[in-house]
Amino acid sequence: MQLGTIDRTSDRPPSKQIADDLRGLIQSSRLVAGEQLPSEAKLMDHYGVARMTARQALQELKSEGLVVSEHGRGVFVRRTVPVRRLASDRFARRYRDQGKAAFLAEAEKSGATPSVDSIQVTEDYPDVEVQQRLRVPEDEIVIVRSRRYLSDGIPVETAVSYIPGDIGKGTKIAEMDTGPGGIYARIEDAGHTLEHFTEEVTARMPTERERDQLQLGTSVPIMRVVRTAYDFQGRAVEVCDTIKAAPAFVLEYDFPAR
Amino acid sequence: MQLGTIDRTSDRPPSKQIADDLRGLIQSSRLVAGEQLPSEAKLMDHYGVARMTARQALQELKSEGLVVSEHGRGVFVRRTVPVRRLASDRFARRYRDQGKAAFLAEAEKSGATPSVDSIQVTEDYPDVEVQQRLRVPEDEIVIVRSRRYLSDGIPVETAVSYIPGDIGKGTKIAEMDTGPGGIYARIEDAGHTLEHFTEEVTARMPTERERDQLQLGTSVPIMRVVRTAYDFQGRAVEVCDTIKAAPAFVLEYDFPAR
DNA sequence: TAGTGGTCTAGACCACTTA
DNA sequence: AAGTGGTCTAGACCACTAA
Repeated sequence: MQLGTIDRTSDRPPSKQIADDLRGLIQSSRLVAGEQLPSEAKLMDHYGVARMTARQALQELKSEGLVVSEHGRGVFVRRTVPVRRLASDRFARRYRDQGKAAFLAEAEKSGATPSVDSIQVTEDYPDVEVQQRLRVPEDEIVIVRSRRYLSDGIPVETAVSYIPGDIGKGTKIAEMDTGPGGIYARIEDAGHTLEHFTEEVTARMPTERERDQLQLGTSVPIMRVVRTAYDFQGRAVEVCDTIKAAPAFVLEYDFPAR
Repeated sequence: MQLGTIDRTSDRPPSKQIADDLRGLIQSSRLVAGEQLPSEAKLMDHYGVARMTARQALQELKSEGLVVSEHGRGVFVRRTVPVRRLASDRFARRYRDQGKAAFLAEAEKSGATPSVDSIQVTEDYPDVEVQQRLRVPEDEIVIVRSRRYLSDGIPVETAVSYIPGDIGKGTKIAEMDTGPGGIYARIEDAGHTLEHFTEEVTARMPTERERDQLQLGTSVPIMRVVRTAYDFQGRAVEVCDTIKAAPAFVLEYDFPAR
């Protein structure tokens, strides 16, 4: 571990100089993911500063999401998950025709090993947001499918799909295993040929529950993508609400200038 | 201002209790947007704590993005910015034909008062990322236009555009004021009719510089949207790298099922 | 000039983890 | 028991803002 020194004559405060120093070690990979940073005591000793100064440097790195602290253990460089590029053609029919659900088809391209767990299928009344998107009345039952996606064993995304009961009831959509091609293949089997999707993208800090589900450290934001699928009659046939660990994704969209 | 009291026998640390107290005042609207919080000195006095304890309470609220501090003035409840929905048709030609740049055209729809500042126009060699996107050699000069967008006076987005020198030099693209319809109108004037755009969306915590420019609290994430514009020959004619305060935006995309 | 937040020092006690 | 981070105290000097 080669720590630098601080310049007491500089305008930049010592705590920021220490943060810069440590950030440099991380960004140049001299400190790699999962590795432990020098303890507060070592930083005090090496740089000749008070404890609060060392802590402030670490606080800055935490707020940037570069490191995570574990009480009683130490401060560690955040383990990064493989970045996944999601192109807007990932729901193209050619993938479904190959019997692949979108997440799995997309994962193969990136070379990561995908998996799914925590699958739950229930039927329930929709909340207001889903009602509006699906344009169904509040007393109409919808099928709720939730699951968690992992990439190389690391949780990266949770997803909850809502499908109107009249489309999904009595089909494989209401079962755990939807069969080849996933939900969208089954919706098309039911006579609702898909025409287009809309996606709404927002980003924010995770709730505590989301932090648990995606095993996020403090200061790791999430992206929320809410997709609505429409059939050729213009009817909304599915709403899919996904929460993605932001550092793990790049979303790609292509649209005409018109 | 009715501040509560802290319970020294509680497990919850005093700093968190103070934060809870202040948070309650904000969420119940007894402290409204833009209003000043009690100073550190007043908090010390009222709760009977040391300065660092009061500061830590304020730090927590800052990290939640609820308040912003202004050196020498005070700590204030964060002014919330109106949420802006950005549809992917916001670059449609019909808006340019009306003489409106995208940001301004879109702002009008949402009822907010838009403005632009910090406009800088320079010429420079592109960095690697821009080179690859524009597919220009590293020794080719590009025009670099940076600016900051505000909504009702609150900074919400910074943008840097890169235009190949052979397209922009000697045109209004290289001047501060690009004229009606903005950059895209001038690019089309130069014979490069726009055909489509791609956008790459990522989200992360802001750098220190970005925090300053967008006046973000310490734990407010940003969305980065990098758009590339292509003309009918398939040539990349502009790359626009934008940093948006995440809480202020909803991005909307529409794409076919194909 | 007074009041504000920004940074720093030098201690202290506590809670958690690991051995 | 030793080492780690979490929290707190009681001061200090500085930089910025507004009257």
